[in-house]
Amino acid sequence: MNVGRRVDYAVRALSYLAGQPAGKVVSRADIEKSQDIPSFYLSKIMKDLVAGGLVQSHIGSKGGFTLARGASTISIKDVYETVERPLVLMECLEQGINYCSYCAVCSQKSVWEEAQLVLANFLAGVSVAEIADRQGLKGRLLQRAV
Amino acid sequence: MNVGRRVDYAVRALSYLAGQPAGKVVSRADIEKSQDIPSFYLSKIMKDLVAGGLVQSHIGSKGGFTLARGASTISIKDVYETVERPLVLMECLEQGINYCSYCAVCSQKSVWEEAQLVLANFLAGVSVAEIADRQGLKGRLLQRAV
DNA sequence: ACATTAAAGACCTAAGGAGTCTATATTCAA
DNA sequence: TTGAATATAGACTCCTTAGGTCTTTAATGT
Repeated sequence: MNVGRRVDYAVRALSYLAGQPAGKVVSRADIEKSQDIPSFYLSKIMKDLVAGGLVQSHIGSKGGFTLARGASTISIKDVYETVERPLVLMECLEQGINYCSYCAVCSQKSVWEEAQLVLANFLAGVSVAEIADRQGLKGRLLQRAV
Repeated sequence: MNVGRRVDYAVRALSYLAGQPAGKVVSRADIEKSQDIPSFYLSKIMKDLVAGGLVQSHIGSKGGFTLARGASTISIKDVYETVERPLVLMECLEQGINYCSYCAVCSQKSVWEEAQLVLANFLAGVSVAEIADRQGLKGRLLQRAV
C-alpha cells in the first residue's frame, strides 16, 4: 500500500522539466544530477514516460527530454499510472473473479472501490505544474545551506 | 500501492465474527471454512488481530475467537494497521530523512501527505459492522446458487 | 568521423507476500 | 485423569517485485 521510488523519481524528473524554459532540451545526465536519481534507473523511468506520452525524447548529440504536454495537464495520477500501473487498491477490482472466486458475493469490494476512487480523484487533481521546480532538489538544498 | 490478501482475510474474518450472535465463540476452523481462507495463514492473521486488541481469543477445547470491541467501533483503517502496518503512502512520510535526504526541501511530499490523509479518513469512516455478514462468503455463494 | 545522447534489454540482489508445517501450551469434557 | 480440541509461536519454503547496475546498439548534431 505504498508508492515506491519509481514514482518519486518520475515526479522529480517531470517537475524539473516543467521548471525549464520553454523548448529547453534537458539531458538525462542533467536531470539525474539535479534530482539525485540513480542514473541507469532514471534511464528506465524516462523510457516509460516517453512511451506513455508524457515526455518527448530527442536522440543524438545535444539530445535529451522535454515535456510532451503542458505541465498543468499532467496529473500525479497520470504519472503513477505511466511508470507503475493502473491505480488499483485491491487486485480483485481489476482482475475480478480471476483473483478471488467470491467476487460476486463480496461485501467489502465496494469499500475498496470507493476508497480507490477517492484516492484517484485526489491525485488526478494535482498536476506536475504545481510541483514544478527550476532548481531541482540539490539546488534547493544548496541554496538553503547558504 | 495495493492492499494484499492479509487485509482481505482479516476483514472477512472480522465481519464473520461480527455477524455471530453475541458471545458466540467461533473456532478458527469455522472462520476458515466459511470464509475460505488458507488455514495456517488465517492462524497468523488471528494472532495479529488478538495482539492488536480487535479480537479476543479463547484457548482450549471449545475455544476460538470473539470480537473484543463492538463491530461498529472497528474501522477498516484499524484492521489495515493491525494486520499490516501504519497506513503510509510514501515511506518518506514515516521515515523522513532516513528514507530520503531531500525530505526537507521536497516539493511533492505534501501531496502524498494529503493523499494519505484523504484515504485514511475514508477508511476510518467505514466499520466492520457495515460489512458484517452472518453467512460468510461460502454461505452467500450457496444461497445464490439456489 | 566522432563524441554525445537515448533505446533496449539483460542481469543481480534483497526484501516481502503468500502459504505451509511442526511444535507447545491450554482447556473442556468424557 | 486422560485425551481431544483448540490457540500460540515460530521456523520454513517459494515466488514475485523493487531497486539498482551494466552493456550494447542506434541515432544525431558538430
